[in-house]
Amino acid sequence: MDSEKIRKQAKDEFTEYLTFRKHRKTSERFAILDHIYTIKGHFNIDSLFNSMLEDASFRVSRSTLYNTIELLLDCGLVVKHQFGANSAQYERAYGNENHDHIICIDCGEVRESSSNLISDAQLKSIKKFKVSYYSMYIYGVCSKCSHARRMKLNRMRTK
Amino acid sequence: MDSEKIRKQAKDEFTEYLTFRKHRKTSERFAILDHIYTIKGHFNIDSLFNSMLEDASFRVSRSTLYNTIELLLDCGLVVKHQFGANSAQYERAYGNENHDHIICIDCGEVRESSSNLISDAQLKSIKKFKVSYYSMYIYGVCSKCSHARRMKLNRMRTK
DNA sequence: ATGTATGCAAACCATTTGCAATGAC
DNA sequence: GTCATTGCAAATGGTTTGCATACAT
Repeated sequence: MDSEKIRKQAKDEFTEYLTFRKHRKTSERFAILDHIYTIKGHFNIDSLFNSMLEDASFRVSRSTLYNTIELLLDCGLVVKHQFGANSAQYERAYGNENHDHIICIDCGEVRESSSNLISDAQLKSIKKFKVSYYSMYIYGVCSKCSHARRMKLNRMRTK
Repeated sequence: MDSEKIRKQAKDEFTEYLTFRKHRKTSERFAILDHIYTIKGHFNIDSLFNSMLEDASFRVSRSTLYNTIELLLDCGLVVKHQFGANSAQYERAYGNENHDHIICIDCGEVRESSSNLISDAQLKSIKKFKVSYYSMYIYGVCSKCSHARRMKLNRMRTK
């Protein structure tokens, strides 16, 4: 399978990064990376903690998760999102190409959109800045909440 | 001045919103809106609290700031941003048209870009969703940090 | 007069920090 | 053997909540 190859590639990059930066190659770090690369969508520290325990019977402390994620962000293997005030969401950088997010300001639901609204050429045009990734957040009201909101307003008006 | 007109417009919209939703028109609410519409760039709850106290000698509790901002977000007069893990940043919705942000992942500096990368037509094409605003976040390394990072790596390599 | 809005203090919760024990080098 | 890393527990800090008081309706 192709995802196998991506995991191997990610591990190699991480190894190189750790060596270059003179960080230690611990089993925790590789287990975390490997597990992250089995997750398809978004995850947060808590869901990562739980899924590692359940799926892989591997227990790492939350502190170590935070530490390791920091390294993975730094070397570009993981991307971080901050939707609203909730806990930070992460996703692997390879094998998850689309970075457009459609967020409902009422219910908080995050829908991903594959239609990339931005071209690479546009990103390259930014001066004095080395772009590593971008996130597009489109806020609004989803059809479900739009409906609920109409109902509520109707009730208020006729009260 | 034109900003005078914008403030008036914002106040009228807020009044209409409060009336329609049957919320009370308190002096705090109008003072907060009015003050926000004197701020040009980003602000957070803390800076808003302080600047209201200093510039307008008006003291509102942080609770009320949070409550009122919630209303202003709901009626679209204020826009909220969440850059990294820091406190939420806000900005007024009118008289601040550009919503592209260039964020340095090293030092956290946020630069605003006036070149709108997205067209309105592209946003309208999203199905089953009523777009109220969007935010473009471009993460990467600014020239200052890019330089600092190179220096640091050089030191590590030759240690 | 009624009940929403305000302001204080306490609670909350994701994340960070301090520190002793562990284990990579 | 040394010192970075781990994991626990405690601290932090922005935001939310509970509740008594104030005030818009």
